[in-house]
Amino acid sequence: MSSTSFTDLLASSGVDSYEQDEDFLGGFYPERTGSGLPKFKTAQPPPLPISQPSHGFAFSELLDSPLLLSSSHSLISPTTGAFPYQCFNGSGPKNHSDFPWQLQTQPPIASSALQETYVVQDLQKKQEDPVPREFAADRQVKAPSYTVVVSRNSNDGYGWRKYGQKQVKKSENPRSYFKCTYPNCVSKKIVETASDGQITEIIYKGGHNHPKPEFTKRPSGSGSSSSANARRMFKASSVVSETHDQSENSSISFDCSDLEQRSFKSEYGEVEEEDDQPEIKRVKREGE
DNA sequence: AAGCTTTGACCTATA
DNA sequence: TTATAGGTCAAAGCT
Repeated sequence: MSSTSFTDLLASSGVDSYEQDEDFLGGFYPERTGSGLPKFKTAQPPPLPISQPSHGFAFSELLDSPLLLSSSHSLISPTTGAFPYQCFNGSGPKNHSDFPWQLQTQPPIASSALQETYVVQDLQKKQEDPVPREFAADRQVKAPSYTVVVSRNSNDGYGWRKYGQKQVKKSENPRSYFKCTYPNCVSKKIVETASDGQITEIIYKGGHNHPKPEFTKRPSGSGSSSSANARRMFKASSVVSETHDQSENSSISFDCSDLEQRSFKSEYGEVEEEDDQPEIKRVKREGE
């Protein structure tokens, strides 16, 4: 198992599809300083429930364990920009170069330390990046954002309302701008989608100041528009799952929704049945 | 009827 | 100061 790649671990752990990637990045942040923080650029980094993971467990275990939650939250610390690789010590990769995906982080510099921005980017896109990897850090210092290749899955269980779309010059793909539909939530995300519908990049700005809506697990609804939205999101995630298989070497998914949600529970002692996993498995089967 | 997406216009930051 | 790019607004139509 020690020779198993990170991708294999992920693939075997059944965490590749459906909704999960965004949560730990743009997920719920229990506290926010300031009042309202209308501008994400001035938003403080979310006080992630970081507890340094213990050493010496496999990442596959991590994926199946509630530890993943806090660990995944500590994958990237918007506060410190640190990536606690030590959580993979033992049977896991020793350093990030062992991963088939790139993680780019930067310590928040003075001017951007308060910015809360995350970028989930397609590895393929990174491979096309003309900037040599060894210079990426320098570039990242200028770009006040955290870049991590996670997956193209854009369904995170939160309610997003699209408020704009723009063709930006620096990318050939159009960007869609989304706001969280939760009242008073300033969380936003920018999704860059390729012509074939694949999400090539997701940028998160601001964190959620609320837990994830329930409908992701139980579209129980009452026919409300939120459930309709849930259907849309689920449908979109299914599409992503299909495209995911077409280029599996360029996409890695974290089961982050679960993580993030459990994090909320652990953080707030919320008791909630975890019936979302069957849903995940079901979607995964669709992609098989 | 509420809430969503679409899309052109507008605003703002930056070089 | 101006041009450009990126982000947001808001009306219209759709679900």
